[in-house]
Formats: sequence, C-alpha cells, structure tokens
Amino acid sequence: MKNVTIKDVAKAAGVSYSTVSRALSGSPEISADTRDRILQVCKQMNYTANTVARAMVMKSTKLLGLILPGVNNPFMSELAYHIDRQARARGYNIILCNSSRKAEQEAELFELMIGRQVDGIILCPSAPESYETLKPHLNRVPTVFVGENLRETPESYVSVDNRKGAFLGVEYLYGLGHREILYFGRRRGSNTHQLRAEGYEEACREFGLTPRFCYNTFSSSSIKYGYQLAKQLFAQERDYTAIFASTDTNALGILQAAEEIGLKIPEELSLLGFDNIHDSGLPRINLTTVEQPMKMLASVAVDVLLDKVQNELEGYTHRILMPTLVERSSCLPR
Amino acid sequence: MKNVTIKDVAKAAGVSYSTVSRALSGSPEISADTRDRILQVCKQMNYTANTVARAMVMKSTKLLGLILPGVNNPFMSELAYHIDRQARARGYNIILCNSSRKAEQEAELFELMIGRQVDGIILCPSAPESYETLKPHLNRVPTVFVGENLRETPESYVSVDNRKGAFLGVEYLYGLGHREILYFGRRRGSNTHQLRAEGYEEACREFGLTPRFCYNTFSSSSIKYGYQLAKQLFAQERDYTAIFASTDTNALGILQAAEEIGLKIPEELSLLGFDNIHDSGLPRINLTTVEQPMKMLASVAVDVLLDKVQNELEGYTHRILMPTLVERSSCLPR
DNA sequence: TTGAAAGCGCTAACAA
DNA sequence: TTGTTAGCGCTTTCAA
Repeated sequence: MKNVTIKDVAKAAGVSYSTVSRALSGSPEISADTRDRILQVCKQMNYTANTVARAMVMKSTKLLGLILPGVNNPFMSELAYHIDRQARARGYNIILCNSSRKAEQEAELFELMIGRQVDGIILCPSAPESYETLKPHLNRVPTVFVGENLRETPESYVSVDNRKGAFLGVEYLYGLGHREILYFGRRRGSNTHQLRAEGYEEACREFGLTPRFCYNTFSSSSIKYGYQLAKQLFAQERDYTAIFASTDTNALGILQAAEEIGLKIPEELSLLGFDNIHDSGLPRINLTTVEQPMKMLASVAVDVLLDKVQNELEGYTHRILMPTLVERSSCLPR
Repeated sequence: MKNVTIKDVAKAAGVSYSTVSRALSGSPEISADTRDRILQVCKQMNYTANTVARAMVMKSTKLLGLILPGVNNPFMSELAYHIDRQARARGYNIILCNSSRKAEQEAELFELMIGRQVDGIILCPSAPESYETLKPHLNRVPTVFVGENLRETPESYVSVDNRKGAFLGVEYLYGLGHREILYFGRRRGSNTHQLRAEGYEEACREFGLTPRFCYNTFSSSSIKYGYQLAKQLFAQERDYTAIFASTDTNALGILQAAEEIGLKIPEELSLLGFDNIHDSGLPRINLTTVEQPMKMLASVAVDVLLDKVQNELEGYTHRILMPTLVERSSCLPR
C-alpha cells in the first residue's frame, strides 16, 4: 500500500523531483516535452499527489471544518449537502463534525479543526451562546456562522430574515381570513426565535390582531417537544383558528398530537410552519410553511467564508437572505 | 492568525523542541518537572499541535473518507451522523463527500481521498457497479462498503440481511391475514433489491402465496419514482390487500399517490415498507416497516474499517446485521 | 533526562 | 529550461 512519491516519479523519468513538481503544477517554466513525458510516467506509475505534504508547504489544506448540531436533523443534512457541493466546486473538502448541541463540544471541535489546519470553519450554532464560548478562538481561523442570526455580533454570519418570514406567515394567514392566530413554540435563548416572535408581533400590530403565544419551555425545538407542548395546549379550550408554529418540527409535533385526539388539520385548524424542512413536503404532511432557502444559505456561507479565506479579508459580513412562503395544504381559508 | 509552533514554545520554555514534543506526546523520557513547565507554557501561549505536520511523519492522518450518494437522503444522514460519532470516539475525523449517485464521481472522490492520505474509506455505493469501478483503487487504502450487500465480492462490507428482512415482512403480513401481497418496486441492478425480492419469493413459497411484482423501471428508489409507479399501478384494478414496498421512500410515494385518489391506507390497503428511515416515524405517516439498524450499521462499519487500519489486516470481512420489524399503523389485520 | 539532526513529500527561491 | 537546496512543523533515532 506504499504510495509512489514525486521522487519515485523523478527517478523513473530521469529528472529532478522539482521538475516533476513543475510538471504537476502546470508551471510555465518547463518544456512541453518534458511535462508530457513526466505526466505520462505519473499515469503509468499511478501517482497521486500527497495533499498533506503540499498543505504543509502551501500553508493551506483546502479543507473546511463544518460543525453542526447534528447532520441527522433534516435541516442540517440539507445544509451539509449543499455546503459540500459548493465547497467542492471551489476546490475544498469538508470535515464534518457533530456537536450534538453541546456548547463545550463546539469549542472542542473548533480547537480540533484548528489543529487540523482547516482553511476556514462553517459553524451552525446550537445556541446563540455558542458565540460567547467560541469568541476567544475566533481570531485564529476564518469562521462563518450559518443558520442562526447573531444580530450585532462582530462576526460573519449568513441567516434568513426571520422577522420578515414571520410577518409573511401572518400575512398569509390573515389573507385566508384568520383573525385568531396562535404563535406556537416561542422560545427563549435563540435570536432566531426572538426575531420570529417579533415579526409575528409586528404583523399582528399591522393587521390589528392580538398576539397570542404558546411558549416552548424546552431548550430546543423538535417533533417530540412540539408534541408534548401541543398535548398540553389541546387539553385547553381552542379559541384560535390557526396556529403558526415557530418551526416545522414543532408543527410536526402538533400534527401528531392532533392526530391522536382526532382534531382535523386543516379542516378544524389551520397550521403553518417555518423552515420548510424535507419532512414538510412529504405526502400526508403537506405542511404550508415559510421556507428558509437552504441551498442558498449553504452556498452563500461557503462563498462568504472563501472570500474571507482567499482575500484575507478583515472585518465581517452579515448576509441575510429572504424567506418565502411555500403553500401546500395545511391551511384553509376561514 | 499565525499559529504558534513547537519551536516557539521551546524557545519560550528554554528547551529544545524535541523536548517539547516529548512533553506533548506524554513520553516517559522526560522529567515530570520539565513536562509540567512546558505544558504550562503551551497553555499560556495557546499552542495547538499541527495535526498536518504530525500526520506527515506518523504516516497517519486520523482521517476517514466518507463517500455517500448524498447526505441529504435521510438514510444517509443517519448513517453519517453515527459514523462521525463512532469515528470520533476512536480518535478519527470524517471527510464527507457526496457522490450524487454518479459512479465516476465515486471513483474521483476515492482518488481525492487517497491524495488526502485518509487512513481509510467508508463508501456507501450508489449501485453495485460501484465496486467494479473502484476495484483498481481498492488496494491503495483500506475500504469498507456499507449499506449495499456486495455478495461474494472479496472486499469488506457491512450490510443487513435483506433476504431475511423481506421474509420478516411477508411473515408479518401473512400473520395479519393477508394472502394477496404485492411486492412493489423490485429493481434490477442492485444486490440489495435482488435479495429483498428473493426473500419475498422465499416467504411466498413457505406460506403458499403467489409472488406478484410491480417493477421499478427507474435507476433508483425515491418518493418521486414510487409515486409515479404507484399512479400507474392504481390505474389498474386492485386485486391485492397489501403492498410490501421495497423501500420506505417507495412506500412514501405510494402514500402520496393513494392520498391523491382517495385510497385509504391502511383501511383499504395495508402498506409495509423497508428501511425505517426517519420519515417513516413521522406523525400521519406512521409506516410499519422492516428496519435496518442504521446506528449499528454505522458503528460496525467504523469498527471493521479501523480494525483493518490499525491491525493492518489482510483479507476482508462481510458483516451482515439482522433487520427487525417496526410496527406502526400502516397495516391492518385482514 | 535532554539536545542535535534526519526526514516525512512537497513547493519555491536561487543557481546553473 | 532544469537542478539544487532550504524549509513547512513535527516525531524519532542517536548522542551526549
């Protein structure tokens, strides 16, 4: 399994090994003849350049660290896929790490990636506190946050206009005739969620509606938590005609709870989500939702990061993308 | 952003840099005093070891290549998650690559990973032909295939007993009283699918049933293809009481087609899947299915690979895991 | 117990 | 146009 090196090729071709290097790198300081001959030999010997050695001298691994709460989450896996595609298109590979939503894991992995000499890091924070934990490391490697809105944080991030998204949602429901819209799953400790709630309130003000919240007391959003919350909610009297769920996973939990008690969605209750994760488009689910443009999020994150890396840019970029409404069939006119 | 090296630490601590190396590696050939002092200095200077340099001399990157059709597929993302967890637990990181189901991409990525000097590769083939394409490269780096059953192929792989799984499924349906069971989505060009079909036939023989197939003429299984197939199928008369779908994605497509024409599942037709992807457990979907133990698949794949890597094992391992039946609510007694 | 030095495979500056 | 050489940051003999 011993790999053939540039020296082996040099010997076989009867040239010095720097000449081989030149042939390989497409340097102009070499005659076409020798280059072709060397390339020929390379092919014959099945030579593959050692990227690690190259990285050492070039001081660039062409490797990007991707740290996210968990690829098994549909939102994250979508992100990871597009990040890989975009990164590869630009000549980079991805080291994937799951933080399992633990801030100390995030910091540990960050450190690990620095040791691995990645050229940059894309981090999908599991909580806004992530930034605080990571702060001391941030000056050591170009980093861009993705997904979470870090507000005024002096660090690059790419996210979606959550306030606008929530506004869009209410506007849609209002247009359908709904006047009693419950916002479900408001959660502390996340800017994303704070902004969504604010957008909802803003829209309520605009349309003359009374904001009503069902709070998520858990530390994150998931189908399970949404289900538990919805169970409690449905135990009480229903004096709203639509629910605007703060995330699609929450909406899925609501769907499950509704199914159990025989509450018909959308006939008896309209349901609107936020994110447009893969699950939402599945048959039988057909969740109408506010979409985060995930592919865009991913490729912009890579672009912002590589801009920083390749141009050794100082300063930071906040890139906020626009959400859109995806109409399926979980909402009915009132 | 310039990183501090072992030499900087050495200078600061007033020792030679080999001494620093010893302190860092926990070598016994060093006094406790100097080690502690050096470690102290490292911490002060915020030193992080350069893994790339280490990899060069150690001839081991502690990096594993993970090549799969696409992490955005729920089955794959589950796999990727657990592979990362298990690999990290054993001191390795993952380079993630999506082949987008293209055999030539797989080979290209394989080559790329070799250049990156990964210690091993886990490859989730997009087709059984993958093996043929990859064959010439396989002797260059320890590799394990995961997910697809490669039958007698003299190369390590971890997969599930698909024949047994299919048998399990028929057995379950039979137990529910079904006697007319249609196998949906049989597909050429995949051992996995061949084995599932065989298991189905075997069970039919055992239980005195007549095997009946609905063929998948597409090159892969997906919700979309399942949907299209099901549309055609439902245009004809229905003379079966249960469908055994070759994959959960196919089953999801069936669900969608059924929904459109108002065919009630499970009341009018029982539906059984295979894989137990994340989607299948979602509310409203609740697909009863044969489960591939994905977490197990992932961690066994890592273990088999690292065994090979760390013990420089010759030969190969075929590890076949047992599927189980996950009962939800898409099947009703007849 | 510590230091000096070689070398991993490569790029690039300098010489020829 | 080609070859020689230094050096990237580290581990590991071999000497001291």
